[in-house]
Amino acid sequence: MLDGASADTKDQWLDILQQAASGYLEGARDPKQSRSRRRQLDLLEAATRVFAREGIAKAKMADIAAEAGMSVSSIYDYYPSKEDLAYEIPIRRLAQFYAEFLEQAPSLGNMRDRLHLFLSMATDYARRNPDWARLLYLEIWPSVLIEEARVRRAVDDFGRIVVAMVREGSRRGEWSRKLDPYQTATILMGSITHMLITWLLYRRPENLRKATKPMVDQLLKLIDASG
Amino acid sequence: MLDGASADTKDQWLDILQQAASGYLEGARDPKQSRSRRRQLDLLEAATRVFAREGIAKAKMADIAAEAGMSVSSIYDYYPSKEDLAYEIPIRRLAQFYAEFLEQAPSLGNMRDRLHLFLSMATDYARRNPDWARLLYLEIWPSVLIEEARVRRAVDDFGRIVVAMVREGSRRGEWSRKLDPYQTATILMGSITHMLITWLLYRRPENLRKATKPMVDQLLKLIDASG
DNA sequence: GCTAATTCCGAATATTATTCGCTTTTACGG
DNA sequence: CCGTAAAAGCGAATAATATTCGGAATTAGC
Repeated sequence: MLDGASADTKDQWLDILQQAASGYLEGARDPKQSRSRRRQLDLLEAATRVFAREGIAKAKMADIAAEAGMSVSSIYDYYPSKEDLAYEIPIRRLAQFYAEFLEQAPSLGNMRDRLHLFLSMATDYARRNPDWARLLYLEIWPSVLIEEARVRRAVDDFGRIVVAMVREGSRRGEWSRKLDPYQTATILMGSITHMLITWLLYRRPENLRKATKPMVDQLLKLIDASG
Repeated sequence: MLDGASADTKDQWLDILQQAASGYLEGARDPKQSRSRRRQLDLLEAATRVFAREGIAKAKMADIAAEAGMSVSSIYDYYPSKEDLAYEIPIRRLAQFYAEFLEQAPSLGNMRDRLHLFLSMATDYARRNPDWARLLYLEIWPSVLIEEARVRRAVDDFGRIVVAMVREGSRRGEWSRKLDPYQTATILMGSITHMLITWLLYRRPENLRKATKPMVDQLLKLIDASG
């Protein structure tokens, strides 16, 4: 029975991760014509740039349409509103990010390394896709407004994954069981996202890639020292 | 000369703090009639509630006007735009928060306690003013859009104060000089703001007041262990 | 109590997101 | 290839709201 209880939570992090990596397909329009498929991608890329530059509220549909090379009313053939268009962007990319992590995570031997990888990958993904990152971290992540279930879930999955990994590490005895997983996850995620926000707004630290490792190392000291 | 160099930075945190605590007055309209003064406060309170409820983008001037008991066009006699109205709220309150901290900080004996107090006060201030906190932490803090110098400065002062306090602690030998003050400040601020965001969105942790102390304690361990 | 300054507001105006009806393009079975 | 139904595209209305403007009401100070 004791074993049963712990089997319930065993590798729960993997379940959550797998679900997160595959969760973006529902509910989106799926064009039948190949021309249309390409246009939808063009639209999403144009929208990402405009939203990153102007912010969602100030971005004009006319600008997005011009940048995507289509008419304004055509945008509405793809997405029912400006907001839905904005939300689709992080939903797709987050799923892609989770999928990339899912590919690499199992090959690592312990939860500590997995956490390290997850946090490093998150910053690297933002560094490589700064427009997308501006949209996600500066506009969507914290926003109250977003009731839209799909975005909310895609964003929350980030937290769920970290909490589950911290828990799993405790379960495996990699660090103390006394560690509060929520508090720890809050510190890990908060620190990383704050670093990203600072970088996105001010390009500090100048070299994000270089600054990430010492940051993550210092963060994981908190866990290691939890005995 | 060596003394001179260190005198330059001595108690810099206090300079920054004092400036932050008094910085909100410039640029705001200052009504001549007492009726108008009261109305302006009513307006700000009504706006805080509406913005917290709907978000800045979706909030309607008509709703704010109704809730403040004035006409829509009167709002424009106080602030030139919806955004300026929104920004005034965090500017005022942040200055008030800095002023409260300035009152209590000098009586403490060392930088560690001051940091502890600062972080605790920040969460407590948010807990006591949740509408204001929603506006600040969920809408304004991370937003790119905000070029407006006064908001930007009021928000950035938060970071400047933490960095300066970490530095001062190193200078006084309370912790290692090897500690990167920016990285440390990022962890401290990121963790606290992330905890606040989670609380504002989901009311987790349920008891924010209770959860703050262990959180801050764990964060300050990072500093203490930096030898 | 008078008056100039201040404050207030209803009615235009302007800006944009969104909808609608029709045209053009594509996929696909003969 | 061709014909045709489905899909995709677009310009011109429509609607929702922020913002402006000019004159009416209120206030402070003498």
